[in-house]
Amino acid sequence: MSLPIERRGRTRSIESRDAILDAAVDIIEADGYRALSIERIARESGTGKQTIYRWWPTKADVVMEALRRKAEMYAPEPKTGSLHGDLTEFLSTSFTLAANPAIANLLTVLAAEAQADEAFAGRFRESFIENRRQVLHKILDQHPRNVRRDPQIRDSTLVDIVFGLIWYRLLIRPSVLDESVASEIISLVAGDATKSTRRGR
Amino acid sequence: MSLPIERRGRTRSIESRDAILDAAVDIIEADGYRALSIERIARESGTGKQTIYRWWPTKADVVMEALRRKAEMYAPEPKTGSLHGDLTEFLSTSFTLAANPAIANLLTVLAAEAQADEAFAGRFRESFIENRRQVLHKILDQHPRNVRRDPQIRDSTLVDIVFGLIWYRLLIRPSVLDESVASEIISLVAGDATKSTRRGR
Amino acid sequence: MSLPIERRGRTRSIESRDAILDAAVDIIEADGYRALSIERIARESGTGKQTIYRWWPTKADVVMEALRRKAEMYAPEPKTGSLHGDLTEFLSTSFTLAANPAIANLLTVLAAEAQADEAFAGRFRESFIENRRQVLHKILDQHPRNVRRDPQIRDSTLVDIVFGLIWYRLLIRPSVLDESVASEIISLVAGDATKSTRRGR
Amino acid sequence: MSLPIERRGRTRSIESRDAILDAAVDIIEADGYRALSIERIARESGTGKQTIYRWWPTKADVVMEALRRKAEMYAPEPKTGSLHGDLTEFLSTSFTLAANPAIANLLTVLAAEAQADEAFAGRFRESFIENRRQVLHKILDQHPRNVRRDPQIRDSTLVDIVFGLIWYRLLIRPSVLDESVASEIISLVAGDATKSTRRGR
DNA sequence: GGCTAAACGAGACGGTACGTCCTGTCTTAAA
DNA sequence: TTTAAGACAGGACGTACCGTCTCGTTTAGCC
Repeated sequence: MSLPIERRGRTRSIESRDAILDAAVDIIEADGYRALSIERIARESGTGKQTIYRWWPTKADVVMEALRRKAEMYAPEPKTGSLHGDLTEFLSTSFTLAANPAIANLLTVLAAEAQADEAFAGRFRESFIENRRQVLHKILDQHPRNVRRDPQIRDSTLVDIVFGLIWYRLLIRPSVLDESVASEIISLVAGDATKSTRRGR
Repeated sequence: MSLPIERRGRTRSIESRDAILDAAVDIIEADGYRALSIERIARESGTGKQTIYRWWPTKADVVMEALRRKAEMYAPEPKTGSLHGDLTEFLSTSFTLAANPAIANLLTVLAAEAQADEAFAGRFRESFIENRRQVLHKILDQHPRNVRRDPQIRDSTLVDIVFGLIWYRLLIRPSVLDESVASEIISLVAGDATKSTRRGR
Repeated sequence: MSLPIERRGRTRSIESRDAILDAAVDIIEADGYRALSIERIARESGTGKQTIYRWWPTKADVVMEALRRKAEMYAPEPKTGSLHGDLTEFLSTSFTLAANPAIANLLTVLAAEAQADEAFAGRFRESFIENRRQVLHKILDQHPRNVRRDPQIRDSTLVDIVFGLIWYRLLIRPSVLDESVASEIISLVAGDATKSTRRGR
Repeated sequence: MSLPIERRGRTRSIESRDAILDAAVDIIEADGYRALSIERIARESGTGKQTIYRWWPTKADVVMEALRRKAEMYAPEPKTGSLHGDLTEFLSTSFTLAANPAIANLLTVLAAEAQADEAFAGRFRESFIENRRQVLHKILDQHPRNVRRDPQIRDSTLVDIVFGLIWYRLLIRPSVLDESVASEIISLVAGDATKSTRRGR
């Protein structure tokens, strides 16, 4: 696809790359975000600080790449045909990620860092936030308004409500994101979710 | 209220307290959260570091007190009698705070710090998060379920949705919180906010 | 002598001061000047880097103070009355210092550092070089020219010759500085030192 | 001397060699010895670090070769026939070199580096110090002792005195090395320089 | 002309040190 | 007992070099 770009000098070491990403995740899991430093990543990954600075602008970008590697974050673009089905699949994927403590940890690190570093915040939104929003937007777009419950709420608000709920429970006030919450969301967006599909409930 | 406890030695200096809180806010506004350090607060407030450490466990607690002083954050417990009225007043108050950049700045600092410091996160939730949730909960409690739009969504989820939306737009994806958003929220919680249009639905 | 100068804050720790000077000397003796770094001095002395930077502008200044502490470098201003006697005492003191490997080591470090750092070079000359020159100058001044051997050599050149010889054998081409060299110098400056005692020569 | 050894592969690039030596000198002149690094030599000469490491063991050896190229340092072995004449020529050559700031700079670099690197010190003495000493020794050897002023000073001490004076004024205490100093040296070594030779002048 | 091999520029790599900043603690004199 | 001041041990920051190690390319002698 790409022309043979001129590559000079020694090539990048994938071993070092992986060791760095692994170390970053390990440190956060072991001692928390506070304990994460470029110095310690280098020390524990057996690499040099320069190698880290060469490939990532900040330690938060290291974490972001670690997360990207760990969880394919771009949502799977569900296509079940029905609004209920698509939403169910979307929320299931999202909640599963958020319920994984290892991933939730990294997500909170990224959100926190974004507050302190405007440049990183831009990269974070571009890489993580917006593409997941697009998936939900696409689901909403593909279904006529009249199917939906409440035409008075703009799609953009609806999207913010869904992600707002998830992030609120990650960042501000931890509580579970389970199926019952999913069905509440679905009923909010698409009308009573149980009416047609889960009558037996 | 308290008996005249024997207090010996020099009394606490309110001048220092205020200088510290002022300096913290000034630094955040001038150079961002990154630039905030105990060292600099002491330097710019003309106080000693020990004085800060004596009265606040972390710099985030300094910020929290500064915010408390700046804006009376516990909501005014509105009592208009109607669900619409109470919600309108509640959201108006909340959105006004969030729209104030000086306050929004401090809120993001607190949320970010809470990610890195579990102990502070507890104090933060206790001081800021929970009491505002109580206000909204009380509003919902005071109005019979049948007035509300959607009996299938639990109050606790509803509350998280409202605060989730606000925090999402503060922390993750900045966008406006204005009257039109408020009326969307109200229609979501209480049904059609505009009595006349509900008919055509 | 001095008025009670306003002293605020914690006082300087002499333990740290001594530990730093000791460590600097130890490192040079163990692994040479190349191995000397602020980082390692701090590590081995159990102090913080900041403490070193607070009191000395460069690591060479640390070494200079270590040397000053180790050997009282200001010459003893000999007063035997005779030119021969004063010179003998002066050279004996000087050669003894230079012959002490621990001291010689530090002297070469200082001279080397002075080549790379003009500011330090100034401090070095002021603290070490000039005051020892003064002693020799004073000895020469106190004795009439006619006693001396060669009126055609200026005192300043004579002084440079004496110190030049010492430094040359320290820095450029190591060789001994013993009594026989001292008597050569004396005969050069003052005429035949052995006139009365070594007539048979 | 050596048989035509099998030389395969690309031959050494004289362009690179010269670019490296030029860059080393330029850097020292522009920003001083402190600023000299292999990295920067490579960068500014447009060569690779490996090329430098291939041909010189340390950066001081680069400087030494640059100096050798710049000034033919081996003294011209003067043969005027008279002690006065030979010494005059020798000192004139030596002082001229030392008075050239570009060359003096490099000499101090070499002397400083020799303090920190014993192996280089050996190469430095062998290449620079000893052969110039030989010239002066030869001059002294070629003239009977009775011509000289002071039979009580060994030749080796005399040689050290001459070079000591030069290096002292280069390294420790900068001051001029001019004709008047030369004549002092000559009078010291050979008796009154002006008495016999100045007459015909 | 093809092969082998050394030298070349570029630059990535694991490290060490730089000099600065900050943390949380401790010590001093003044209030 | 609190305060401002400031020293302390410790540790991270982001940068610069060290000396080594690939890379792909260039240039030589040899078959």
